[in-house]
Amino acid sequence: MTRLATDNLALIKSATLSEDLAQQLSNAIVQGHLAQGSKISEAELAKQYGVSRGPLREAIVKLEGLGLVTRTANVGARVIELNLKDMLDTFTMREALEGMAARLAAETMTQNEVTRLYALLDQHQSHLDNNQDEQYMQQGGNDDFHLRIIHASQNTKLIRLLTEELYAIIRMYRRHTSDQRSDPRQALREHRAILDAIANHEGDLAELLMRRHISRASQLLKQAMEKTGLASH
Amino acid sequence: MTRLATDNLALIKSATLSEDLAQQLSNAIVQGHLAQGSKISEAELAKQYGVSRGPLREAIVKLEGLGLVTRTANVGARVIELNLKDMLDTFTMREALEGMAARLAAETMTQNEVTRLYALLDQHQSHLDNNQDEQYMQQGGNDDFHLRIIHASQNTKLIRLLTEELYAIIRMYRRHTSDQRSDPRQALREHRAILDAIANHEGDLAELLMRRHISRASQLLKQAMEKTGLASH
DNA sequence: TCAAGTAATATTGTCGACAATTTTAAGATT
DNA sequence: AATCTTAAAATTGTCGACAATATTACTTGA
Repeated sequence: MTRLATDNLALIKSATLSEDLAQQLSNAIVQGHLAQGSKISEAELAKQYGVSRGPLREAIVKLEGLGLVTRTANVGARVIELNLKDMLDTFTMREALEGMAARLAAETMTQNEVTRLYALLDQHQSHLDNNQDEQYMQQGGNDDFHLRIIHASQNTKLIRLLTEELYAIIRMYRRHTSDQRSDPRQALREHRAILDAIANHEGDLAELLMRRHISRASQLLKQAMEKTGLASH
Repeated sequence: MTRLATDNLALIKSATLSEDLAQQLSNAIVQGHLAQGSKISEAELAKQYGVSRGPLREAIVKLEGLGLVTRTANVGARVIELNLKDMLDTFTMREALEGMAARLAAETMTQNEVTRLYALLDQHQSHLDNNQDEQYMQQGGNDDFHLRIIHASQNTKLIRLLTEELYAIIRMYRRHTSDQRSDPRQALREHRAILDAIANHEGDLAELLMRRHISRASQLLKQAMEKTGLASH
């Protein structure tokens, strides 16, 4: 097997080139190495990754399906452009879907899993108290809790849509606006309230609280975007 | 009924072969010309449609993104298999998303559009009273109302997901179970109640009623599937 | 007869070349 | 100088061929 590709590609090593490329490009977009709105040149990227245009095109089509790029016939693909309306639309969908996930979790989550989630929140609490690793809490920590709830829904399609599509885009918005204005302690309080509702099997309440929680996050992001000037579009 | 493949292709004529193929294949799957679970042979289909494997593969990748086929590396693509769990998962998502759409519609729908929707329901009513065109009411008519609500949400991402992905799969389930047990008069009553809530700008109520409406449809489909024996999987 | 191994076949994955279209550059006309 | 034409270049779309992998058919040995 030839290892002529760039170092990046050698690390992943999946069954097919096109899968690897899709993963690579997705990461590059979410992490901002491919800027929003920038053109995706097939020839250029193919040379860069050391592959032919065939699998690269397949990867691009996949990314279009994930909503990370837009394609126009005979013109090409571009990374999506971030704007306020799309962000709000995305969060509205997230609100509906993750609210439903919280409801389902409240109906089916086992006592064992509930206990483990409380432990996770305690861990977040101590992180905050010790003022350590603040960046983790801001981003990964928050997502950890949400992802656990989402998976607890046991709804395969819901899980896939939220984790593989929406969260990628949400992370783009968060990174791009360098969203520092969220209050992690407030978020943690809301997480506890949601988990309490789930532990008590109160589906209605869990959904309501999850929705409010996400709606607040959306409003904060909106303010951040308006100050960043990204709201124009 | 089944026209020769090449003729169909000539009729559509989009900018790119791969787009046409994706459309053709999507229709073939939803209408059952490609049976659930059946293998999608690249060589065979390419010959059948008179194109090379390149654009055909692109179309297949698109269909995978739409959730109509599943692909495994080095093995190939198959039309998705219908089963009870996936149906229920899909309808749960639909419940969350279309409930949200009804809420949004209640907030923003203009008086003009409300009037037009009442007219549509009156039309459905007379169709039922005259016992004509029952098939239309059963399928297209019902969808007409839902699609209008969905578009009224003005949430681009919500609209795309529901109309381009979920509804295709929902139609597959309906067709496959030859879902005759739904009561169109009951459905029409529920549509009226939903529209009343929207007309009064009662978002909470509109969402609640839409959810119940979809939940009922889901339960009916479930019963139909259990009698059809499709529930086994 | 069955199982395991192996060769033959078929199918998918990848590549490079050509065709069609768009974008850029240059030139002509006013 | 600005605008419209036209030619050149670059980019995407499509094709056929080959490589890699999976599936089938066959053989062998117990």
